[in-house]
Amino acid sequence: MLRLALRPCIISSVVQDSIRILQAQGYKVTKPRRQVLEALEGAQKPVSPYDVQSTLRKQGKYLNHVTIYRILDLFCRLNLAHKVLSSGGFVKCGLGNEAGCHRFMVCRCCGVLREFVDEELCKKESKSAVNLGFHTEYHLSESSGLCSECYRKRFGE
Amino acid sequence: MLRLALRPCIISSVVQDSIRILQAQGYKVTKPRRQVLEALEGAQKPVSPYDVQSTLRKQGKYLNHVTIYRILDLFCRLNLAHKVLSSGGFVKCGLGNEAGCHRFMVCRCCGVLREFVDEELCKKESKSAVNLGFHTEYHLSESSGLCSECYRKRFGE
DNA sequence: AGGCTAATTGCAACAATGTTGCGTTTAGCA
DNA sequence: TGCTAAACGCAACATTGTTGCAATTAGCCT
Ligand SMILES: [Mn+2]
Ligand SMILES: [Mn+2]
Ligand SMILES: [Zn+2]
Ligand SMILES: [Zn+2]
Repeated sequence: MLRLALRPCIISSVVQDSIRILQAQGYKVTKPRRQVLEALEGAQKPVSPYDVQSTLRKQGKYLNHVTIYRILDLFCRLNLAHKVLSSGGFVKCGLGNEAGCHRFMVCRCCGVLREFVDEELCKKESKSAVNLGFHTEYHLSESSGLCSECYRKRFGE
Repeated sequence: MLRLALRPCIISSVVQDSIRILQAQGYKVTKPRRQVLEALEGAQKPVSPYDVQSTLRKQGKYLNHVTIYRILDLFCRLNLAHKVLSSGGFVKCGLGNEAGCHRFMVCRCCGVLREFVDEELCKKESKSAVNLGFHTEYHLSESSGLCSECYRKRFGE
């Protein structure tokens, strides 16, 4: 029923919601999975797998790091968690706009990355943040998809 | 003259441009730095420090990995290169919109991260990409700056 | 051109992060 | 209350990133 690829991520999900989704998808609800869910729920900022481990350890709960990696992988596949960033590499600057606004497109097929400029987008993005009480100093945006070439290869002209 | 914090990144910079900037800022133009610049110039996708190392090794050029880390750090400080992503951690999903559009604000001071939704922004972003021949399937956007609380602490009401 | 010196690099040792294969445990179910 | 596939723990390993210090070198000054 719930088609994974199209489902938006969980709205301010509490642990219980996530557990229901695990079950709905036929995954077991294990103690380690509950514990990682709680650690994520409790965190105010992004946490690495080892962060999760030490958080839990402080509560007297011992999970092997391999287990945490596997659980976080699963949660990401189920849209219960995000990895906050995508690629990890360096890239030369492309066409420059304002310092502090960097906007990329990455082709998921061939991997080419292109930086582009959109002043209007930049302003809208900041304004949108202001409405939420956030003072923006820096944008980083990645769109992933297909470059024109890879798109052509798949779907023709 | 050239104030670093305000300078936009290099426009389709060739190695020579970057070298001029190194000199202008009083940094030495060394063989390793030239080589890393050339490796970045030559790459079609983001590259890790170790990627740079092996690329160079294939050309019979041997740089210690520590050197490469330090050079890439410098280049980023000088806006000669980007790290393509920011934090590296996991975060729970916040308010969900379309699957495939994730938009965050991160406070550079306290680290809180908040996901938010902006349909209009999402459409504009895709349209902007289409104009460049790119078919977008997924957005990831991070704005960094100050959350309302940290902003107040610094600049009052 | 040759020497001086602060900046930069190389090296060694280490720390942190991430992966794989396989034996053991356990959640969910009959 | 057992059965079994799924999930976990462990060991061993691979990759990535960091630190302190000795050796080298780019840029400058004779
Ligand atoms: Mn840029
Ligand atoms: Mn999301
Ligand atoms: Zn492509
Ligand atoms: Zn803050």
